[in-house]
Amino acid sequence: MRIGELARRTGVSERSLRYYEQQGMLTAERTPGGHREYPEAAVDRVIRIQELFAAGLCSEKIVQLLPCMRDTDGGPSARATPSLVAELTAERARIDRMIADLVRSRDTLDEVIEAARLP
Amino acid sequence: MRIGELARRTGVSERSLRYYEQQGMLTAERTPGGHREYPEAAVDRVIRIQELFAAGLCSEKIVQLLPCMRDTDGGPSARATPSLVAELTAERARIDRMIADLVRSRDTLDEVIEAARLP
DNA sequence: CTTGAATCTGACATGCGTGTCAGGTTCTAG
DNA sequence: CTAGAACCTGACACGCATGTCAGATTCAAG
Repeated sequence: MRIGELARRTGVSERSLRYYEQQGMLTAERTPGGHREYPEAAVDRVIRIQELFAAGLCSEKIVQLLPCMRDTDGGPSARATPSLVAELTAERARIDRMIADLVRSRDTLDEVIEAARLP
Repeated sequence: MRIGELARRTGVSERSLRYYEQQGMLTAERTPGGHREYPEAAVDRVIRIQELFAAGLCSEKIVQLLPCMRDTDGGPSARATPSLVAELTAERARIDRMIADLVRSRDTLDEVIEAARLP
């Protein structure tokens, strides 16, 4: 599929998709004229990338991480090195803290919303 | 307490504390010479602000939200207006989605970490 | 062919909380 | 009184994914 359709199906802008490619997170075949041609699996991959961004990982980490992931089209093509594992473990801890923060904030909002609904 | 101690106790930089005040999220008494003097409750408040930032709320929303919160020193001093409630409800939904994303990303990391630990 | 939609590259702009620096004033311990 | 730590204001810079624009090229339908 081409970039427009991929953008529509993932909800990610074309601009961002080109950026992902530039950073090495996403690859695409090219038509003779130079237009990008994506495989079906690109949809899942883009969604994963978005999720990892939302989790606070930077492009560089994602680039390292992606080849170690079980993708839609087959198993992982690489194994995480020990130092990468260490970094990912730290990221994991950060994500845990982030979730805890989010839950607290959600509770805060609930309290305010509830207080406004009553008397 | 003064700004240095508040910064130390919350882990938030002095720069940010001044910024919070500028945005109307935090107030401080002043010494005759112009130095900021914070009440004890400022510690909790700053931590709350940080959590809300982490949850993706912008200063403006936080400014509206804070007076409706049950603070350490007493009950809420304001009630959320219907339109604010609507916005907060939307924020709450966004936070829910964010949490779901984070859990997925954490699972992804776990998978990669685990795959590297095994044979 | 033609024509309009889609895509290409490259460059500059934006948000927004935070870092940082400069130059000056205030506080506090000795 | 004095020295040094702490604080003040104001201004500029950054990160970094994303928005946006310009000008050119390619694709696909008539």
